[in-house]
Amino acid sequence: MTLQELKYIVAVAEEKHFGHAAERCFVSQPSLSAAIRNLEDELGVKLFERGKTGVLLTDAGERVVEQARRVLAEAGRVKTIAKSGRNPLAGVLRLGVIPTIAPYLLPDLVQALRSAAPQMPLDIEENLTANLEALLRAGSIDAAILALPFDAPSIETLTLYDEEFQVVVPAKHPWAKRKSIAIGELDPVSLLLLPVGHCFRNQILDACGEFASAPAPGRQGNSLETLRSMVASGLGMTVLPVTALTPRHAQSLVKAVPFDEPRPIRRVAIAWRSGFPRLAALRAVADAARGLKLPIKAAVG
Amino acid sequence: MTLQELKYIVAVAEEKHFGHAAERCFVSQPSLSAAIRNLEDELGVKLFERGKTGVLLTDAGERVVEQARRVLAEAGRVKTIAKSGRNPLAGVLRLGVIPTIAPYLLPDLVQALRSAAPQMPLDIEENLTANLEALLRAGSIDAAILALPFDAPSIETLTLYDEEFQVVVPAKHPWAKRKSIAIGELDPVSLLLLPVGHCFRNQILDACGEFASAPAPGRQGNSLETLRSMVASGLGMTVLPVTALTPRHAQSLVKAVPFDEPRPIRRVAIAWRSGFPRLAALRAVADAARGLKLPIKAAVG
DNA sequence: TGGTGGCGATAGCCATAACCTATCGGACGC
DNA sequence: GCGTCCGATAGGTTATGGCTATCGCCACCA
Repeated sequence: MTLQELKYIVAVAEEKHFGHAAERCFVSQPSLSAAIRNLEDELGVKLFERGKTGVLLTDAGERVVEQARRVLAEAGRVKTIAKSGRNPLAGVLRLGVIPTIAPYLLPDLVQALRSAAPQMPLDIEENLTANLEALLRAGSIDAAILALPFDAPSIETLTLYDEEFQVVVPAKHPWAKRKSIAIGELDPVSLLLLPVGHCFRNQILDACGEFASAPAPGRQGNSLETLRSMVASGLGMTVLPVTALTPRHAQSLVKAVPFDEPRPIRRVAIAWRSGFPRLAALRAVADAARGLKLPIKAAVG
Repeated sequence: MTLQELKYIVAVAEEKHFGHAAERCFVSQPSLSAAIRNLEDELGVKLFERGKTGVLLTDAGERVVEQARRVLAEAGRVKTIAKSGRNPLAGVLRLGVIPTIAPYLLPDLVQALRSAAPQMPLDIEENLTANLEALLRAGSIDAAILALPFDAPSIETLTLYDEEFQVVVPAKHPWAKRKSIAIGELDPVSLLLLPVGHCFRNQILDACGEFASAPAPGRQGNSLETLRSMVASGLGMTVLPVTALTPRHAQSLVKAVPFDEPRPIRRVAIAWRSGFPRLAALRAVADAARGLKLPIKAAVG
């Protein structure tokens, strides 16, 4: 049974004439006759009564043609659905973002994408890098925005931007008036960090060279905002990425001070499975992120 | 787009593995790959993301496959419907019957068919021969039971039985005691007939040789039962087929008397469009009619 | 009654496409 | 590195679907 054959029987049922039906299907009359004969043989039922007084539908033919119409209608919807899915900038994009980026990038990014790709809503999954990798491999998300280095097999990445780190101290801390601070000056005892698992934590530790001992549990905050609050409360100092230090997040109780040159940075990228077919969607995300008015150094290419 | 291709993408979507899907579809893996590539090209959408970590459905693929399942389900129902229509003894048989046969044949015929072809209900159309022919040609009925001769192009007939005619007179009429009556003795003045259009009327007139003048309108009855009543009322005499003269219809006020040999008869047949595909159904009707316990001489073959 | 025209079926040929086997190429894992 | 797995590619063969030409049947008509 073929969709073609079903089209043919519907045409014959409507035209009640093999020749006219063949014309309508853009085939010769013998081709159509043969196809219908095939179908009748396969189904084991005569669908048409070929008489001198035109073509009549048998009782079975009536019902089969009716069902054939239904099949063809459903088949037509396949094409419609495919067409609607043809635009890579249409349809939900499931995007993972690490927690130290999401709250600072997404508000602006979502808004920028709303005009750049209005038919592409974002489905955001905020999670740690390791979890995002698993979700990405499993196909549960389409792409992830995270910090490099991120090496995983069958995963490709594109750098979005670099952002520097700054020391955040209480407003009344002696360092608050400093122009810059050397990495070596940081004291592990007073440094507040995110819990293990956050890549941002590791990046700071890497930048500073490993400290002798891990910070005590009490010296951890579960989010950058928690860390900022802890600093404001005088519990110590921390290091934050500058996207977390825009005027929007400024508060009088803390002060951010740059590092000495060369200032430590993190490189933010978008990652996807190699072979992911909607590269244009990722391109749109990347372009949107790079064009944001944030204290970042956008990558090119 | 092919039903085959749709089967393939559903298989791949379920197996998430081209090789296994191919095996399930009883084709080689390259064949399946090529078919899917074809479909993707035709639809203009990548349906699957071929990755090292197995095969993933794209967003569009998800929706297309879902729709493909629907198409295949509907296509499957075509076969089911065809199968249910494969038995020629199943499904309504639309049967036309002339008014001078219907009331005497159908009660027994319907009952006989109920056991011979229990899945074949009859849809009865009672009408004059000329109208039945039109309905038959138009395909509004499948077959007709009527009296021969019935010559029409593209129509075939099969004789069911012969039945003789008898003279019906009031019980107190002098002829009521006769053993038989010669055709020539009939008097057009006292003969009650059906209206013009009934073949039975013509058959009587033919058997008697044309009378000089047509009977007056008052000497007509619209059905054989009306004619019988008119005879009982003493309005005259008539001629009826013997199937209308079984004990079931006997009444003491009239008496039926045979004709002299050779007795006039009518030949009852079933007619259908040449090419009508459910000949077995007609055969069942014919066999049922011939086997009835009626005062008929059943035809053979 | 023989001719004519309409219609679906048949015959015979051809091109395409569908399928097969064999092989490739990339990627992962030991 | 080397083997293995998996989908893609290459090349050849078959079968399917399509075409033209023609047939056979029947109704209609002169």
